Amino acid sequence: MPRLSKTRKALLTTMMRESIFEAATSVLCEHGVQGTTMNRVAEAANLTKSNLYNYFQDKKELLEFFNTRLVEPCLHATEEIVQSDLLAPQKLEKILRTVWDYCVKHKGLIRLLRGTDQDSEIRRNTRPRVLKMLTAVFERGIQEGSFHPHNPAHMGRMLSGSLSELVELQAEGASSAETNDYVEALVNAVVNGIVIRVKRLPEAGTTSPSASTSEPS
Amino acid sequence: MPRLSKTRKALLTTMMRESIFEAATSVLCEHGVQGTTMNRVAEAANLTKSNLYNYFQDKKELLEFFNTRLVEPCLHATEEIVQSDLLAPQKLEKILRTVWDYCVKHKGLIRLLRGTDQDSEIRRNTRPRVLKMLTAVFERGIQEGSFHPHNPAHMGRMLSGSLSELVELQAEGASSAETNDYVEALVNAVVNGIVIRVKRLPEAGTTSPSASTSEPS
Amino acid sequence: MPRLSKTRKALLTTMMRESIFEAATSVLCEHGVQGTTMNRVAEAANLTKSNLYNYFQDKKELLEFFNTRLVEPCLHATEEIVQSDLLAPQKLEKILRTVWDYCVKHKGLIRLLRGTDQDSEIRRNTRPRVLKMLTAVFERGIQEGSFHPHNPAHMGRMLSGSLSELVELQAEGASSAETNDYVEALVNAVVNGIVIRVKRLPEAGTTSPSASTSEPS
Amino acid sequence: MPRLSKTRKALLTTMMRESIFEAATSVLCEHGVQGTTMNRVAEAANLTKSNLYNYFQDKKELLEFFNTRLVEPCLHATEEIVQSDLLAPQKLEKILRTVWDYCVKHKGLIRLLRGTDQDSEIRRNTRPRVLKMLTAVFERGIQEGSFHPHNPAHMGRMLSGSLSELVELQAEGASSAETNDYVEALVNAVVNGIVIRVKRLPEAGTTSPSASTSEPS
DNA sequence: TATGAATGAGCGTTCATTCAT
DNA sequence: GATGAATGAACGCTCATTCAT
Repeated sequence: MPRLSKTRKALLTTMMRESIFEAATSVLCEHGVQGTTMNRVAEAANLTKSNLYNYFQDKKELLEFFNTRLVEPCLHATEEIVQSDLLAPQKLEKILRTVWDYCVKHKGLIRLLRGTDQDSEIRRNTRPRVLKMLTAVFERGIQEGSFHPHNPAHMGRMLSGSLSELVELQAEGASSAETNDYVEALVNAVVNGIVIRVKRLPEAGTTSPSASTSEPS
Repeated sequence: MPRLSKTRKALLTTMMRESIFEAATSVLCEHGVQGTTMNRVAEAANLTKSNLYNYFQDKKELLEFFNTRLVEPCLHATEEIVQSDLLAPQKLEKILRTVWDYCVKHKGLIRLLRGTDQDSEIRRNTRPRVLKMLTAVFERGIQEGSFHPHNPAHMGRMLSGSLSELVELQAEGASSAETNDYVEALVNAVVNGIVIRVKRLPEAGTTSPSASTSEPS
Repeated sequence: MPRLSKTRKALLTTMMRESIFEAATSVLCEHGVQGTTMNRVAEAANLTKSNLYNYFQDKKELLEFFNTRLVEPCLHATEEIVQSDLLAPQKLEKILRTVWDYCVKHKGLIRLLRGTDQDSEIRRNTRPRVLKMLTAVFERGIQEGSFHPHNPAHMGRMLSGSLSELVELQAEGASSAETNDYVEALVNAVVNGIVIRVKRLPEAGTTSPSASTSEPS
Repeated sequence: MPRLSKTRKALLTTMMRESIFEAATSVLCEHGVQGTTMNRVAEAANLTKSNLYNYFQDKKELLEFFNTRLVEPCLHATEEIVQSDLLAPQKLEKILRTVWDYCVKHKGLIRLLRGTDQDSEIRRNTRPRVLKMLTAVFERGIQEGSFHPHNPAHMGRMLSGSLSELVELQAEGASSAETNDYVEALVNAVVNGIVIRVKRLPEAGTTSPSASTSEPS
């Protein structure tokens, strides 16, 4: 009787997909998106190619699984931050840290967001959402008066680019201390660098770059 | 016979490579890195595929030629700026504008720097040099007192990431006005945002939301 | 234990085969012969693919079952007509109508007789029997003096070909009125011929087929 | 200098296509349309599969070549007959003989017109044209008064079916004498009918087809 | 130097069939 | 008898690369 086995089957299938997903991730890390062939994935998962197709209908579906497992949750978390009622600079900081967390947890995410060739579904879907969110944050920030009134879409891009580098950094095998440090720096640059500092002294024009500068520490 | 033709031969070979390079560039622009097959290049260059192999040993070499023809000069120009005796912030600005100029001139460059799969020679060679240069600039800037004393390698990365977005922006077909605008914004962010503004008012402590965070211990 | 269940088992098996057959028929109708994969049949029969193999050793056997269930009875009925003591022309008419009835009743039969690749068992078995029967009818008809004394095997072929077109016609979705009309026309053609013979002289009995006929109009 | 070689190349290419075509034909005859895979064709032509693709862009093109080489000329010749000013019965006879000639010359034509799975381009294009032509002939014949006034489309179908059998006959390896005999019989059947009509009364001109005919012998 | 022909490895995908339980 | 997982061979097709001339 297929009574209980029905759920069991579903479970096993799920586990297989998971396991394939992991294999695929490792392939992804080793060979990049281009090099992620069904052949290699099957081999990495210790399956025949044909058997692989019992768990993922086609390559598209396999890649989409990366989306739902890696990209989507990260995007989702980020979107929630965007819609929270924090002030823009704080949002930015939180976003940076969140993304960073995700990248630490899922190395695959990195390779995925990087190399992905420009016409892939995943990139086509992800990028605009990221840019949109960041743009929204910057818009809000400018309204709040927290940010210099630059083109918010462009600011979004910049940040997005800097974020990619975080991803890259980690892909290169940086320690988590190092990546953490990067995030700190980025946060600082954003918060101290972009946020409008009030009441700049008129005579500040004279600044000798070296002397009076930063009071960190 | 092969007497004086030796130099002539060298010349002709060079010209052929040049011509092939141009053809390849156009293929690259039209079909992206993935779509740049030897077949298409040969066809675009009005050569037989096999003859193509008389001028470039393999695809790898052909792609590396992009490096020497597109990437290298741009890097070179940038390196000169780095070694000039400008102040760091000005160097940054100049670098940004120079890179932007190159991208405007050579659309192929863009497609190349994007799509290129992450393990390609070209990327492997270019990136470290870019990062190294930017890092140098930031190091110098910190020494000068122009920049917050963050990890300069990280600052380099951030900027590099933002630069990539410039490339992406243009690849998406943005007008030169738009890309120019992006560069402006980036320069502004760098110069006004990252450069330390002096003499912040003591009472500024009370200020903006970010206030408390902004004096990193 | 396997005492009396032996017959029961046989019964169940039979029923299963029946049920699978129906499923297969529907698959056949929907997807054509090419599209009739074991997968689809199993799914349509609400069986696992592997279980399917408990009832039919392989695809070949499954297809042969179509023979015994669809083709065979039709052939059988036809053979009975052939052996009846009707006059040949009437036999022909009756055969045509009988076949037509079968095609109307079992759409699957049609798909089967068409698409079936020419080397399939089913075709290899059916065709000769059909031809044989028709040939017999024509032979008899000639003996009776009902038919022109042509090569009866060839006449059989002609009729068989025309019959195939009936099948095709129905496969194209013709209404039963239309197919009926076709049968009528075919019967008429067989019985009356196609070319109108004008006022043949009573002594026309002598006609060498070629000579006198060729002056129509 | 690619001067003369240009034409030579074209020539060689043409010859290769021809040779492949022959190989494909033999595959077609041996394995049927379904079994005509690129693999087999390549093997039969003593080529690598990849090389095969230098001469035919894809399978579609290869199959279309069958059309242009086998089907089209035959159809063309037939169409010319249809449009000639012969009387309908003579047209029919001529068509039959022409098709027969083609089948004798090109065995491949046969297998092609037979097995071809019902959704293939070639069948989709060919059948309607054949039916249309035959229908036209019958229509004309009825107008002329040469033919009994049956539905001409149906008559076309019948003849088409009978023709297919000619094709089949030859496919089974019949001698040309035998096939010739078939054609004779078919022509005769068409022209004289099958059933012998006895001593039709002179006033039988009024015959409603059904009535008077039914007294054979 | 230049050509056209050829090749081999690999791609994503399908499907009949088998095997352990 | 029934299941789910697995397999191997084949499919149509692409591409970088080589070879004889």
